[in-house]
Amino acid sequence: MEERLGERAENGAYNCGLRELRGFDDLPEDLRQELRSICRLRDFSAGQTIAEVGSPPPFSGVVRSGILRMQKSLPDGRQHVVGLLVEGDLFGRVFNGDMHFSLEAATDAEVYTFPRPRFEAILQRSPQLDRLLLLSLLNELDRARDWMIILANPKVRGRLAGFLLLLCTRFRNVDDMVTVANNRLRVKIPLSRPDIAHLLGTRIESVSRGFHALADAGLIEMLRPDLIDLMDLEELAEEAGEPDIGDLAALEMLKLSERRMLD
Amino acid sequence: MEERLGERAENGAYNCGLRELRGFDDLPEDLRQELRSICRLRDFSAGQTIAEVGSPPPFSGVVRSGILRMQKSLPDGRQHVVGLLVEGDLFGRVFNGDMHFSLEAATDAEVYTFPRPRFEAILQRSPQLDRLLLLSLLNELDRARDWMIILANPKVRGRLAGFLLLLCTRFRNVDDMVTVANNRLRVKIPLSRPDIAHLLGTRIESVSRGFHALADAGLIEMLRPDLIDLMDLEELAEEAGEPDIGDLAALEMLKLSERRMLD
DNA sequence: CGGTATTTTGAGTATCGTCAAGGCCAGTGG
DNA sequence: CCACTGGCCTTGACGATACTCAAAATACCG
Repeated sequence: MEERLGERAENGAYNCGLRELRGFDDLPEDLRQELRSICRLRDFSAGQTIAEVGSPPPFSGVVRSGILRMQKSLPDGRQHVVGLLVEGDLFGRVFNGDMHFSLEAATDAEVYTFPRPRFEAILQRSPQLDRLLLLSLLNELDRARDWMIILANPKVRGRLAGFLLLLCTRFRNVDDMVTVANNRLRVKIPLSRPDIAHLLGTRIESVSRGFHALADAGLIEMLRPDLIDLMDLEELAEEAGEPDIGDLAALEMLKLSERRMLD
Repeated sequence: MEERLGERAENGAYNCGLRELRGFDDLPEDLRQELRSICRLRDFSAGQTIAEVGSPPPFSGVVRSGILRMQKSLPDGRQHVVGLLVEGDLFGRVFNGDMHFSLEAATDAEVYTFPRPRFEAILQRSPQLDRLLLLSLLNELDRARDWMIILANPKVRGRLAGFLLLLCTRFRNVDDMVTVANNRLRVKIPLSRPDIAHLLGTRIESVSRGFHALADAGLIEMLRPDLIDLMDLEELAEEAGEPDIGDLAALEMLKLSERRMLD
């Protein structure tokens, strides 16, 4: 029996097809059923705020499509991006926490939401869900540390290179973020220049100059400000001081496999 | 019946007093008993390696005293600090993960260790322990994001200011790291200059200059290279672009409460 | 087509990285 | 007790890089 995903139900909410989400398909059927019963699929349009700092968020959630920005608002009113959430990512502090960060849609996005009390109730008695959450957190922690490594690069060009490589490795199979065209990796950057600048601890002008410097050096090619072809992964990794050689190999594989498909 | 903590047992291992550890005292007695039975207290001296990258660590653990450095080794052989573990912190990737980072003792340290297979077996059937781990991860994730914010500060002085404030707020009640003397906060920095430099994405010379610049501006006072008095929290927070005003207030409270105690 | 927001470029200044030298401290051995 | 040594931190000078402010170019939208 095929379930229909994301279809609007009579009450104005959506039915949820959790099966498609990474990890959730390992959960036992009765648990999925229960989650589905409290789940709502909500649409957010780019720029819309999903959860605010301080106020404990009314729901936990899973991203179905699109990209979400986690950000901290600084006293001067600016926003500081501290992470991205993509398809399959869990969010929403469970238990005794307020959000430390606000959540905004970077692109149009669909999000499965679960009312927090009910979600936590299920969590209380479901080790499997708990485990899923735990693995998700482990994953996010690794990503946060990867960001740290990148941010600690003293030169802006190096941070940009690391940023691009991170986008490719961590968000490889997300939406249309990374594609392959005639043996090149093409990245669609889901952040504006100010966001990139804040994230990498620099200014928009330096971001611009840095990208163009990488382009002049032949490491990348800028089709649009937010659409970049990666021409030389080796050199980029070098520039980034990238410690993780394994991921690089994975990217090469990706290119090759795609090329064979096009042949 | 008082249990004796950290006492060497006949077999050369240590008995473990898990009760004293944050979080563990909420676990049911039988679980604590079981954990105690597989636990070993191990001593590490400053600089000693506790776990290597790649090789899945043979144990999970909890820090009892001292400070541990999480670090990633870069291809050029240098080490890059990505986090600190202090009293009560859990570590050791459970389930399907190799360590992505190596672990070293920054100071002499005592660590409760649990053989991984047995620890995971307990975890499998203990929602409470699972929950504890989950909360610990949530906590670490927040810390990692705080590091990100600090690292994203464009100026070295700002990063140093944020670094000092972070040490005070997150590691407040750890060992002798933060003390209060005649209405000043005094921080003992558990990292060498090279470590600080790597962590903050700069060089040792800039760290030195940055600290001294802060000192000249009257925001701090350097008693020793690794022992610093914080003279003006407001200004430091300003310099750091610190978004978290709440923590600052908490620090002021700490100062005041201590002063009242001295009166 | 005009108007706005975003991105890029340019010029000048501050900051930082780099290399080299000097100072401080602890431990060693005379 | 003192000179010597080595490790770490600091200081200085200089070139590279990045930040700031301002203006121009480009993309975006009605």
